[in-house]
Amino acid sequence: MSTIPASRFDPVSTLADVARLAGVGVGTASRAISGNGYVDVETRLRVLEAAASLGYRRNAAARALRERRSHVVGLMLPDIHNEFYTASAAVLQSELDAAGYQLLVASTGNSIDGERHAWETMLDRQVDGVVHVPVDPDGAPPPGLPVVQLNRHTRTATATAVVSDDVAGVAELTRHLIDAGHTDLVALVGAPRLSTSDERATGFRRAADAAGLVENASAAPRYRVVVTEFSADGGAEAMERVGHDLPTAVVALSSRLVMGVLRWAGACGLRIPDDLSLAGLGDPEWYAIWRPGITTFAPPLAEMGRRAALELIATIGETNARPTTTIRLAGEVRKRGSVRIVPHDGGSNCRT
Amino acid sequence: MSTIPASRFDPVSTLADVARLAGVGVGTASRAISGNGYVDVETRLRVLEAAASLGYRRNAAARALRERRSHVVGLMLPDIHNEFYTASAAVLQSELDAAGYQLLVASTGNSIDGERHAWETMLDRQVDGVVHVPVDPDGAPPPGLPVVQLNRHTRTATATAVVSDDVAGVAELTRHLIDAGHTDLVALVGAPRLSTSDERATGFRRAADAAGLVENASAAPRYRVVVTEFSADGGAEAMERVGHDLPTAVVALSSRLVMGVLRWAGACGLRIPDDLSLAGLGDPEWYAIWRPGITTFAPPLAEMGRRAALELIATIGETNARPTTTIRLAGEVRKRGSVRIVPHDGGSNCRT
DNA sequence: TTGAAAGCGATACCAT
DNA sequence: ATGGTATCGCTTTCAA
Repeated sequence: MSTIPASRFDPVSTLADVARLAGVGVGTASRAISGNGYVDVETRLRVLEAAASLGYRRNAAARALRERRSHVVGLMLPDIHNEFYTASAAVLQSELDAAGYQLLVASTGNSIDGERHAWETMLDRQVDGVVHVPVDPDGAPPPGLPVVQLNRHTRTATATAVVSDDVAGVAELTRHLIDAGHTDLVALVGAPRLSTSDERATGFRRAADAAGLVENASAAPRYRVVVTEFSADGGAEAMERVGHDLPTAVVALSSRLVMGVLRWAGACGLRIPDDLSLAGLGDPEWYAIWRPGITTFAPPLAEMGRRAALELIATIGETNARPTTTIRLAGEVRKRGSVRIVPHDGGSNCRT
Repeated sequence: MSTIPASRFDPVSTLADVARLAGVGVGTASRAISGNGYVDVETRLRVLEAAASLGYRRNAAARALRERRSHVVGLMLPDIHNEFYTASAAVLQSELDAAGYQLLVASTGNSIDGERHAWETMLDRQVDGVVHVPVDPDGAPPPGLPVVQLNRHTRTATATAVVSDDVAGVAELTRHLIDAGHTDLVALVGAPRLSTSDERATGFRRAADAAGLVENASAAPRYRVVVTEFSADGGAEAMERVGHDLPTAVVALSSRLVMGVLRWAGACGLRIPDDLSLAGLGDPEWYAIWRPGITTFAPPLAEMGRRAALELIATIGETNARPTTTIRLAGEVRKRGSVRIVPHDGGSNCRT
């Protein structure tokens, strides 16, 4: 019956303790601490003082139970150990933190089962909302739960999505290659059902078509799109396949694929950019360190994280559903040394 | 007064609803669902069925309030966007998930203030325990809260820590250099107050001393330890400083420092390993892709995450404090091409 | 402005 | 084995 906590699980003190010490009712103490409702300035001060002296801390569970909101939002991503997502997650976390939300992280492991499991977790925890990097292109979030999709979006517009404008970005990147004189291109893309892969391929095709390159022609001017597994191995294997009939430049539409190309090129003794030009996607730190630096389209990952957080907070705030939109943020093409400038002479259309 | 939830925050149904539908008391329903206490098999089935048909989901807040434990554990790390930590975090998360815990992530931003703020967050949420990558070498976790330190440990042993055996690992790495014939070494280390930096430097010194190299001598056999900022810039700047009096091999004791060395070497036109050998720490994916591959000591990050999770779960389970220990896990030296084998002839002790 | 009291939803104790 | 009930700590009417 002492005031010493029976175990480490017990709260140091409760609102009732604070109220008692301050000589007020719990209602008043609650208002003083939460700042909701009228409290005499002097009374508030007494309460705050009492709270401080007791080391009082509001019990989140009790609050959540009563308020019917947890002040926790979930983040569902395919893989915590992937700098592409964590680049957004870092900003997202700080933005959410500033708004008084905590971040519950669950990984979906890039599988539909994993995704289902993660949804269960989120629902079980009664999170107030979820930022979701979708795995299943046809999946839909549980109805009624505020959700913002990040990075990828599902086929049906079931939630607001914050994505990079990959179509424009990759098109610009591709144009850069073409402007540099390349007329024989190969693009490497990952799993075709994901919105990101689709859009990246679309951006590439659009720019290549516009420049008059012909898909799958047997000689320049031409372009090819090679679909492969979304990994370094996939990238290397894809280059293996086109190896007998090399383009002058390849666009690897993910950093993993860039790795694969690099590994393959290294193994073959091909030099970049002398023997083959390379452009990538994303911008992990090593792109800039690599000799030559990797020219790339970098999605605005940090900004995307920020927007996703703000969008989710707004959605949670609204009582009724808000219209689902797709927010496309522009990225940046970063030109480095991996793309060779082709001297403007050779080819069939010299006219000296 | 309908059964439609008044808002999306309202639970679809409560235990009372389930109990009513199944024609039992709430107590029985609770026991049937939680699996604690006696329930007739047939009754349990009825309850489960009712729960399923109502889409019942236990309310986490109510449960936490009553049980006095949240089933949530915190993860505090300096920077979410750092593959060194997330490599552990991914495993940690899945291990925790399997044990029925959710992960609340907070970043400390590598500052003491940020760390304080993160502790507040954890305490406010009444997490059951915390996995903590410490920033302040002299900090102490809040008393009474189960904490496992990951990766680094604070000066005073206030909590169990799961770390990599960097002393042994870096010593082995250094021996590898020496065995390859290098007798003029430079080690680059980061902020000296962190346990990791200390231990890495110690491992280096130990191996160098044992091989008879002399610290700060003006010619081989010698070694130097350069302390610098824990970043690519720091690494490059450090090499700038030693540039006029190059060693034959440098050991960069973090992947950021490796980047710095690589960038500097590239800018100087120095070739690795012909002009300078390089060994690193950690093993980001690009180490293996780089030409030549980066020889390195790789801490067992995944295993560390696993152990930290298990250790924390065990600590939470114990009613009374368990002894704080430091668990050192062995990593692995991965030999690749960045270290040159020095031909065994030059030097003073040739004896034909 | 303030205090009293009614829940929020689940668990666990105590009879039955 | 089961049902009722007190309880966790807080927010929020409702009167005063």
